[in-house]
Amino acid sequence: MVVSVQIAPPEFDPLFGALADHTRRDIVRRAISAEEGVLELASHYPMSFAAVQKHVAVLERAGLISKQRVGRRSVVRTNLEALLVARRLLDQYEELWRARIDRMNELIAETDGAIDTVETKESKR
Amino acid sequence: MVVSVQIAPPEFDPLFGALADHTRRDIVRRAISAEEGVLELASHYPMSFAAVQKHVAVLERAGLISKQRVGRRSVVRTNLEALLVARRLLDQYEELWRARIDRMNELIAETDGAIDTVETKESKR
DNA sequence: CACTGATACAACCATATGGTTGTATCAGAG
DNA sequence: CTCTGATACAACCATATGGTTGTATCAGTG
Repeated sequence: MVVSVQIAPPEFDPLFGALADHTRRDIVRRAISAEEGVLELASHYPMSFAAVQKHVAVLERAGLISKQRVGRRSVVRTNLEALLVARRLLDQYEELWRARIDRMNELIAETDGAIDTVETKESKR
Repeated sequence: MVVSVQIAPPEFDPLFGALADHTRRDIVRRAISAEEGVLELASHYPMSFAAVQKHVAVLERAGLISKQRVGRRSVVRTNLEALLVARRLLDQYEELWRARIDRMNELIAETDGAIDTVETKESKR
């Protein structure tokens, strides 16, 4: 049975787009274990506070992080679910790959014990 | 023991960047199971041949696909390894997440059966 | 060789992206 | 209320990106 997969709808664009920048990936990593405000986050990178703020906004739009007001700071924390969504897509690709290998093996097995495949082809002309 | 992970080096930028476009993701998907030339690929999308060609080039630079000359066509085929590289990074994030949960549970367990943590703190002043 | 299918690549354009600085808002501390 | 730490957001700039059209190369076919 084929696993007809729904792939590549545009919803994934912002998700992978957000992950396509090393600063943003590092923010995601930090926000997994730490509980830092935007200002604290910004201190780790060689760019302005506003730039980091924009990266955080991109990540937030992609659903990869969410901000929560804690006192005067807004704490950034990573959203596991979004990471899993991305991973699942890659898993599906891998699954497709395996399926293709399986199909190829089947073909080889068939052709292997049945030379009449060729005969059929030849009897056609 | 902490699993000090090396994350977010810039090498991943083109990889995720390539995946951040639905047309390109669809090309990757198609190139997993089919063996199409660039022209055949292009026929699936509502854009010029040259545009698809550029997408293919982006994917190639990211290592996600490779082209192989077959007769006059250049057949596009997906590179599983690159997909796995991307997936492994997401796996590491997930691992970090689990590690954090574990640490939190440990903390809770400690605080739970040991009120002397507070006592120590108070005996300090 | 001439022809043509398939690809490659350059030039160009509009918009998106990643960075900057400057100003405005918002929530606690005094 | 005032002051200030922390954040938000607008305006701007340079470069990257995704698309176009046009031209050049490259490999088989007749």
